[in-house]
Amino acid sequence: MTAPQTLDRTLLALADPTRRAILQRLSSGEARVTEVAQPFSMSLNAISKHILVLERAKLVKRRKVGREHFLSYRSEPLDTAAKWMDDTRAFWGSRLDALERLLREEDENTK
Amino acid sequence: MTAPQTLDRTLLALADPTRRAILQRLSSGEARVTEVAQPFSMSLNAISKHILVLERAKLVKRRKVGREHFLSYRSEPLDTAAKWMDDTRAFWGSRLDALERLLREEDENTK
DNA sequence: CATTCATTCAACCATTAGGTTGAATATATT
DNA sequence: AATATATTCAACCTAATGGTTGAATGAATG
Repeated sequence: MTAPQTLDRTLLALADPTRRAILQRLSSGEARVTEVAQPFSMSLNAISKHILVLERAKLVKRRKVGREHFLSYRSEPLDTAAKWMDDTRAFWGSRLDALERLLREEDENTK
Repeated sequence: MTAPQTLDRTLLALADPTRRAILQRLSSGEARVTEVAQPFSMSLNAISKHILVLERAKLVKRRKVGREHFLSYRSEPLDTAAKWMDDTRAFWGSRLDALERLLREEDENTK
């Protein structure tokens, strides 16, 4: 049983292009904060905050070695969110389809 | 080619339990604003704002008939987001797996 | 035509998001 | 010990969220 806010945090974290770009970078392997921040035109501090949001959503794990913080991508929240989306989509979709079929049948009957 | 902010808006709209509940309600068919707001303990105005967010993300369509606004669920943004998630997940996942395999092989070689 | 009903608009409030700059902390390096 | 490096913390700004209440609009009804 996943906490109710877990999905909220995951989706919120993903709803930002900078954070998605950070994750993409990390998907090819660990990197330090400075390395992650390097390609962006915003301040290191701004990136540090984005990383916090990703950590809160458990999409990023931090491993400290001396003064360096190594960040890595965790796939689990995205797996969970994808599952939620597929399940939900199937459920909502099928209900709508059923309704549409019903309406079309009624329409047939009134011809 | 979907606009870059489309995914942002979709994920942001979905990152809220109230809005997800509204969508669930609408997934079983059209409803008016008041009907949608009825089960919630917050004000009608608050719900009206949530609906605006959903409309901006194109997850909800509005059909006005006289003074009544009929709201309906649109599945397309969720389909698109789900596709993005699956594609991304496969891509990020496989790259990570490949890296892990590589590291494990190296580990084997140093035995 | 006055009233009720459905909905939004406007103003306000508190919190969060996303960014900045500057100082603090802690670890490496010389 | 002094300095450079990696990172966060703190304070601040502006804009957006998520909520409130009260007034305005617009359509249906007595």
